[in-house]
Amino acid sequence: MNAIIKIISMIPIFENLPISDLEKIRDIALDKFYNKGRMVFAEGDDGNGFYVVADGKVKIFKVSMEGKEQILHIYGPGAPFGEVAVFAGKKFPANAETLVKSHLLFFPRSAFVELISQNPSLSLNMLAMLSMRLRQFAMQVENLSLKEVPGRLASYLVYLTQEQEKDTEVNLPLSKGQLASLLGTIPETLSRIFAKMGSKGLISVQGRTIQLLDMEGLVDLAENGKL
Amino acid sequence: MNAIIKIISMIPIFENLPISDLEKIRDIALDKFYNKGRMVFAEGDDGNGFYVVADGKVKIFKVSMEGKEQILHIYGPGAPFGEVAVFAGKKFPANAETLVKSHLLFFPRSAFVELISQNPSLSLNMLAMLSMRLRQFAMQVENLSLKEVPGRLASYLVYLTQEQEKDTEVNLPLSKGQLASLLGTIPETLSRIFAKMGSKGLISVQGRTIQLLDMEGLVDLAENGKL
DNA sequence: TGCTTTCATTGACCTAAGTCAAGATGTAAA
DNA sequence: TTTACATCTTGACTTAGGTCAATGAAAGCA
Repeated sequence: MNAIIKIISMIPIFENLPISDLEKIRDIALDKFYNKGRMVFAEGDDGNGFYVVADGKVKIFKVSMEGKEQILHIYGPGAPFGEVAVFAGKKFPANAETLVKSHLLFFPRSAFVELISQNPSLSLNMLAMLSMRLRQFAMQVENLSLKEVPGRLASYLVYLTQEQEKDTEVNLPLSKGQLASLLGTIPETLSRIFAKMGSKGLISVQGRTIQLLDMEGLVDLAENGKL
Repeated sequence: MNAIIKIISMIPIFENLPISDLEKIRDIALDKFYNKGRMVFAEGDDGNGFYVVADGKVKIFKVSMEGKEQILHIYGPGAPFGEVAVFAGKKFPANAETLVKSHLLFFPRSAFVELISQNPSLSLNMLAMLSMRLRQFAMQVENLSLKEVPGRLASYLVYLTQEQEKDTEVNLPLSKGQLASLLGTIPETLSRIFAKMGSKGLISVQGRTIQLLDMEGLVDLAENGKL
């Protein structure tokens, strides 16, 4: 079993597939390597395939006319992106850029569609993945429209504790500027809210490390809003 | 070919399937009828299946602690909803309520998963549907975070012209209160913006009918924001 | 090590849009 | 019709959070 197969077997959408299928998948995959800060594709580009992060980190984002950026997702190892262009229209609906040096696998559209139509468990895995994304999006819309920035930040911190399996401190996997963009705000506002949450004794901030001093308070803020 | 088969054959996710498959689909479908304003399911309910609108109109929405509502989608005939609970987690991620008297088809989870895993074109149709939804969500996030309310309203009006294939007037398929909730704002704000767009000569409002007086201006507002 | 550049914080100010409250208009029922 | 209830509009006010500008801290590089 070679290195690429090993990577492929760790990818959720390729879970529980027999080796023979993994080999077919390897045969259609193309390796791509990117340095930090490289554009993988831009909104509106023709999408003749999709990507999976083998290693590194990629942000998917939209940009407004005035240049403000909204991050839709941050994807790490194992996560596919750009699949929307494969199954629905042919254009990518947003921009993709590497946040660090990254190794991506590219799957050309037609070969992959061929593969999926012959493999029920692959298509069920894919349906599950897309459904999870829809769920995430529903949450993002909820956060943006029904919560204020402090509530969104608290939600994110609570989410990180689960992600990182910690409960007294978490590490921001993003710069604060990027975090602001993910939360639908700007760095100045985020900075003020970090300060305010600090002065209320909820957290204490040292660079990218956040001490969680009052978990209950954070959960309450995430759900009920008022800081 | 009976009535239910006829309805099923018009549903996009069941497009291009042989009659034999349509019959199987009919066999697992359950008819459900709802009056206006009925809850179909609530966020967090166990989702042991999904629905398709045969006739009527359904809104999918979230509600905040303080009672503010954000509409995620409005679905009419042919649209499936609640599929997320079938393919990913088991809980519905949002609430569903009929806006008018509606006829829904319900597809129990296990029978449907069985069906889909035996039918590649059905699963490709489903993947296409979910991908289109992801695209819509990406747009909704973009609208909420990168545009102000006038821009969102203009986008929506432009979208309606395509939907209704008109170019001088459109009909709001929703009450203004519901429209406010769809656009992530409140009725008072929406009302003021209608008034302002009227006084700038972009539109003229008579109840639910909107005359589009300056299409170019609307498109510009939808894209570039400033009213 | 210092230098340059990027990132983060803080203050003063402004504005879009939310809240609260009062009418107005429309619609359905009696 | 008249009443009752929904929906919509308008006004006065408040506020979250964005803008602009200056400064401080960190991080990559020569």
